[in-house]
Amino acid sequence: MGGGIARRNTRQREVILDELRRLKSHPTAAGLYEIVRRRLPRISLGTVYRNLELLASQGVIQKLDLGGSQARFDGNVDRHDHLRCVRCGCVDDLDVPPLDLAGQSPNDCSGYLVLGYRLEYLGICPRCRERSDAAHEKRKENEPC
Amino acid sequence: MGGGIARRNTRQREVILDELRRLKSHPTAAGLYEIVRRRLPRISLGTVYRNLELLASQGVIQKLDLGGSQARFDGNVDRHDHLRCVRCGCVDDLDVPPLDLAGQSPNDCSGYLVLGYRLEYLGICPRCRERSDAAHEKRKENEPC
DNA sequence: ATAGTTGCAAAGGTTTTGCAGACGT
DNA sequence: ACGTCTGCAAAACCTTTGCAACTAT
Repeated sequence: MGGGIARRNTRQREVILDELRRLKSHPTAAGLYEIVRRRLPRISLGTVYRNLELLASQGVIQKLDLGGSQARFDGNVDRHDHLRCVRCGCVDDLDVPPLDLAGQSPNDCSGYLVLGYRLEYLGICPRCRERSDAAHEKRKENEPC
Repeated sequence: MGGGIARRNTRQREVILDELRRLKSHPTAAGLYEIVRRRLPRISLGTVYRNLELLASQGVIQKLDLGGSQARFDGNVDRHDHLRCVRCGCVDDLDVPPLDLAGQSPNDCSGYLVLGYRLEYLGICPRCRERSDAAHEKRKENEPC
């Protein structure tokens, strides 16, 4: 399934997909690059971007274009929603069945043809909650968890 | 309400806010810059960014950090959801009362302190729908409506 | 053999920032 | 007068792209 373009199994692509699937978090391209680098020290960031884009276009992974300046990637392609920490920017899965908003999408959509929706909960992640007990507002925001 | 920092009423800030409120669409900083420039030809893009950021931090306007590479801004601070065109990127208001998801936010949030949510419907805007009748896929995507 | 892929580096697009001068209060 | 704000330009940041060498098929 997905784009019918020929695809080679390079070691880089294999490791990128493997590491992304292994992670329960949803790394940015740069974050995944650092992780993949431990196994392939000579890989380039451009290669990571190219493969993530390709895998996403084939539906093998999901690109999460949520709020924040960086895109994030998810090895789980099942329909599910996310929790995003407004303090550090990290993203976690929401472990409840997604609401069925598809059926609720109203007719009055200003003439739009509605294809889907994106739901994202915002909050403070457990790691940041712990931190704020000790040093409230002392740390730089958007520090990775 | 909002940050208690002293604030001057400059002509630039006044025009930026006035034009943003006048628009029913939700322009990007660059888009609003072009509009404001008609009234203040010497204004700089940096000033537009600085004022939008400041007004948003004071709660006077809303920064819509939705998907897409550019942030968008909304003069309407009431809680409401949005429709985004996946083809051209434009954003419109959803003219129905927002769902009350706050009450539905589940307890199992992986330890998150949930503060809110963001709901965005994705689809094809009426302008792009018309276009695609005539020239399907002929035009460059992400062309502004 | 050949076309997809890589690493590198440069370019691209959006947003932020440093600075000296201008301006609102 | 004071501190905020502006215009300008450079920098920062994330992502994409051109190219020659490499490699999976």
